[in-house]
Amino acid sequence: MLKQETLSKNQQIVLDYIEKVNEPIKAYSILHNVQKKGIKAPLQVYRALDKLVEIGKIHKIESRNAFVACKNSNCQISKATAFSICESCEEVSEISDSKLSKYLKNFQDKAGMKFNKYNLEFFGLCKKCSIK
Amino acid sequence: MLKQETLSKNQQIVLDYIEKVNEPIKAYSILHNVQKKGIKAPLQVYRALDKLVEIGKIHKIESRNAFVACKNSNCQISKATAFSICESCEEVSEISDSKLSKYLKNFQDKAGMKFNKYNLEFFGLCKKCSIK
DNA sequence: TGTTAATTGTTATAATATAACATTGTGTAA
DNA sequence: TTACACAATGTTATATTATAACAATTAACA
Ligand SMILES: [Zn+2]
Ligand SMILES: [Zn+2]
Ligand SMILES: [Zn+2]
Ligand SMILES: [Zn+2]
Repeated sequence: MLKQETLSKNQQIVLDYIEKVNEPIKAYSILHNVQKKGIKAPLQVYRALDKLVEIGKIHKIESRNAFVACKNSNCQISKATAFSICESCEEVSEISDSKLSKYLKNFQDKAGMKFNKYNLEFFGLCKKCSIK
Repeated sequence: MLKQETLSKNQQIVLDYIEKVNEPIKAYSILHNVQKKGIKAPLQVYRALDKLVEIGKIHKIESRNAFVACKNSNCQISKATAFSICESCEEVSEISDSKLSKYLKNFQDKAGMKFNKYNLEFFGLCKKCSIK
């Protein structure tokens, strides 16, 4: 079977909503907002989220248990992600920095472990919040 | 009031257990294992965990919702953490690499956000699991 | 000693996520 | 086209992770 090219109905509904809100959003908030589209149960949302993460259309912000659409037109299938998170207003941006990603992709730890994936989350104050 | 020098009773019980097991462990597993010491409720564990994270004695592995003792004798009060995680056996090691931490501490994103903290999690196969 | 903050104890509940199982849809190849 | 395999769906129940609210106690210190 060929690699999936089109999203299933539920996957598309969930992705459409995540892309529309354009900021990190939690699974049950998604559920709430797509019930009018016929999605009724948490599992339907979580299954769509799993697939969307797997194919790199969205990422999970682990420290926030939230999901956000990928802005980098796909992050090598979600294997290398970096975010900045404002601890005051909770604004999250996906970092796209080729030097950083190159550095991390090539990072070799002392135990000789070979990595195929990483997730990096920076925390601080965004510009708006730091002048307050 | 001076900065806390000694841990409270519950904090010490929880830390002792985390240091003893020497691998990432989940909050409710901690609860189970310290009940003989008199800790009865989840909140008692979570409060101790919060404090221990805050003072850098332990770290949270965000992608696993698990907690592990700090091996770097304190990571500048837990503001800069990096881990390698084996996706097969779930072994987790704290990475101590001064070049990496220097690189990340000095990283400046394009939006001009100033960071005071980061968490990095690498995923792959540990040596043992990759020869299987 | 009186005052403040930190810590504890306790019950209840919120928020996040998965198990299990039956059913339906879709792509592929004989 | 039919049969197969796999992906996706629907549904109910439950597991796991974490916090709210409030009262009581303990520790630090001026
Ligand atoms: Zn991305
Ligand atoms: Zn902000
Ligand atoms: Zn550490
Ligand atoms: Zn391993």
